[in-house]
Amino acid sequence: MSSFDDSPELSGARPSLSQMAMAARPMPYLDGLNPAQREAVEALDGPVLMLAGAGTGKTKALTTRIAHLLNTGKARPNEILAVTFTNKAAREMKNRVGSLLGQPAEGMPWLGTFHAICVKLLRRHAELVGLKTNFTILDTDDQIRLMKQLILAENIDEKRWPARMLAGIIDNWKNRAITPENVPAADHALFNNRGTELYAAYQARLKTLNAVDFGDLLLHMVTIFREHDDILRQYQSWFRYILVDEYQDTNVAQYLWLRLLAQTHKNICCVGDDDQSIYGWRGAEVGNILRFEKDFPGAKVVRLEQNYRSTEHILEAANGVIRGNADRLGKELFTDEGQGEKVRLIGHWDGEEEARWIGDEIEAMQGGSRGMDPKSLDDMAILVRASHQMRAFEDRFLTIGLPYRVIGGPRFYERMEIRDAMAYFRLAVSPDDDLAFERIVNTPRRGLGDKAVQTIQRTARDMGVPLVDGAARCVDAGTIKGKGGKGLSDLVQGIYRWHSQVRDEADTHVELAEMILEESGYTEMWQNDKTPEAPGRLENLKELVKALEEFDNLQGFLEHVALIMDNDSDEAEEKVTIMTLHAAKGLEFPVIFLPGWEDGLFPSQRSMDESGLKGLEEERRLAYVGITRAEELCTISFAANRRVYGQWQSQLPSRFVDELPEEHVDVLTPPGLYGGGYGAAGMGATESYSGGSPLEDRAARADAYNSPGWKRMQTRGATRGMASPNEARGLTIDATAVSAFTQGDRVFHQKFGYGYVMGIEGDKLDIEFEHAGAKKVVAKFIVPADRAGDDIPF
DNA sequence: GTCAACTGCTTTTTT
DNA sequence: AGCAGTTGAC
Repeated sequence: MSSFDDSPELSGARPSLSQMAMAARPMPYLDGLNPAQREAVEALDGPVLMLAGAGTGKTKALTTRIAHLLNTGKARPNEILAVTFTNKAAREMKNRVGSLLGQPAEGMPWLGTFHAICVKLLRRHAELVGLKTNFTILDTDDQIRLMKQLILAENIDEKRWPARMLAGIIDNWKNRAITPENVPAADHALFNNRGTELYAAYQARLKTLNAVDFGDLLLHMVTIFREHDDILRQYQSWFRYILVDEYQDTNVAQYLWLRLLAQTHKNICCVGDDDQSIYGWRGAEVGNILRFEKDFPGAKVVRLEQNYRSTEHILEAANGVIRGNADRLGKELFTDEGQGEKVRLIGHWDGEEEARWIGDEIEAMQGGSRGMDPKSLDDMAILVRASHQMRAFEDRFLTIGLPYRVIGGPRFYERMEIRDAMAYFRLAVSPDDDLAFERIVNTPRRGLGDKAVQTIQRTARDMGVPLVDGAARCVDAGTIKGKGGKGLSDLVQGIYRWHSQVRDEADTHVELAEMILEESGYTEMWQNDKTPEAPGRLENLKELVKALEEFDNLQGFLEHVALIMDNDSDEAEEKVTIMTLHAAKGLEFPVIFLPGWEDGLFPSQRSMDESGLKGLEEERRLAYVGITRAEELCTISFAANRRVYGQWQSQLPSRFVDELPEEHVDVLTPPGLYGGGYGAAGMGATESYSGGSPLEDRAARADAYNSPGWKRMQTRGATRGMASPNEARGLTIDATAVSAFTQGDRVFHQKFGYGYVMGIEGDKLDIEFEHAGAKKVVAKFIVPADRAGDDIPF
């Protein structure tokens, strides 16, 4: 255990950081703040809600506030509790406080993520919830495997009641600080009426394993605070000042935890933006931020509305969209950085063309175009709603050789090979880690299948010992023989041997780790694997071992990894970034592309189906987050046709497109797509896109789009084309359009030709086209075959 | 016990 | 269409 100077139990000597800080009377750090920021920084006492819009200098205000607290001697570094959601945010805060004070903020032991801080607290009080102080932290994968076992043991049909679902339900409860004892009656029916029972079983199992999952970290602390007043009071008085970043993302458990801790001093400053709350689906409660003034009477509310990131057109477009939300505290961003470029809007024929166009644009901007300075690829990002949209861009960029990086996807520590290796390390540190044992018993293949594993489990359970010991007995007793017996024997002996080596510290932990991977046959397994990803996996294993070097021992490493799932690789090469809108929160780029603005895709149909208006509002906030990422240029696009789950579907522009304030938007949509009167010319326009050199083509297009007459026409055309589906769209489905058709009708579609209606699904028709095959098409774009020659319907 | 065909699902994701 | 997870054949 480290020093005690961060401990509320003992108040140690006054740390030098605050001495130094207090000695420094002047407050130069206040000079660089605007009035709102300054207000937020200087209101040190009492509850404060800092409503910080995108790009308004929130982190600056937050870190300056900490510096100010220290500088004025209001609190010592270890009396400030500062919580963030991500390690990245915590790191950044630490760095910036450090540079404000002119020295590293080492003395801030309570600046960290909710989870990291809770681990620290829980290790001190583990026994109060029946755990040992060295409990392990399970990740999602472990959780699911555990629940699967429980479900199997209960003879529940895993097909109908999958472990993932149970994990979701339990997670949900934990997010709301609900223990098995107080599951609300309304939730009793969940998971085939067995949810509560399985939740209790799961918690019991975790206790025997001396393990917790992520949700437990908070839940256990809330439980401890609730049941042990003395402990709660210690911390309440110890933490004189509390700061919370991204308050709009807090869930109920986090909220309760904070509220309990803030009770004595009531010096809690929550920073957040209700307009950027996009994590409702994983338990975040926008309500927490909306309710702040009620929760903390007398709270001071400061709005940070001056934006230093984007130009005016971009901000106004974002403001316009977010205005469509009813549940807001209200905030309007402004800037004095000038108007800048309007938000560009363009429709495409299909997703491929959209990717092609964006690729061309990126290449052009690299060379400098539209009077803009040449841009680095690092300055450009494509933000999508769902990760499957990335594929089209990856395909396209691969073919034109445009370097890109994808953010998101499986994290380093989530990769199979890393988790396997970690399981071996876990066993070396604690051979009784049954979950780790199960994970690797037969990896690499040792000839141990389900039956052998069951035998081991039974033996271990009967003897009341961990699985390794049970396995040892199986080998000795000859219950598991042959190839499997030999393999198991080697593994068990290996684990015992590695464990004693960890204890004896005979070798460095890095050497030991290498040895474990070698002796277990794990490295060999991948060397013999000839799938294309094998070399990469070996590379990752090397990286893992390298990461070990930064720690004193294996234990320290395992401890760290449980909470850090970071993977910020800093590559030297310039690349365009492709990521989801969610992943982009908090980031900014000069040039942003927002493709796929089509109803159903964005806003996501599923979100609306599952959460109705609330879901739609969250999607709208996502749109707001997307637009406000852009500093100089923001391009929104949509496609008329897109392949969805392998089937072509015709798409309607997103309702958010209609919500963009016209005066801040430049419409680039080529004729015939949604504009009226061009009919087949639409396809002509499409063809011309792919022809010719991209550069000339684009130059020609740019000219055409910039002619005033063209723009006017497009604006009209686009407005009509986009607005009209809106009328029929209503809240649910386009009943009128659909009712015009019945199954078996012969119909006509402008691009796909003649076909027959095979089925009707909402406002979409399943049509078997004579030449184009089966497709789903929005009814709006279909006419009865006998009217094919009449007016084009759009 | 292992490997290939088959089925069903498919938003967002940190710790 | 693509993938993961599971069933069924060797």
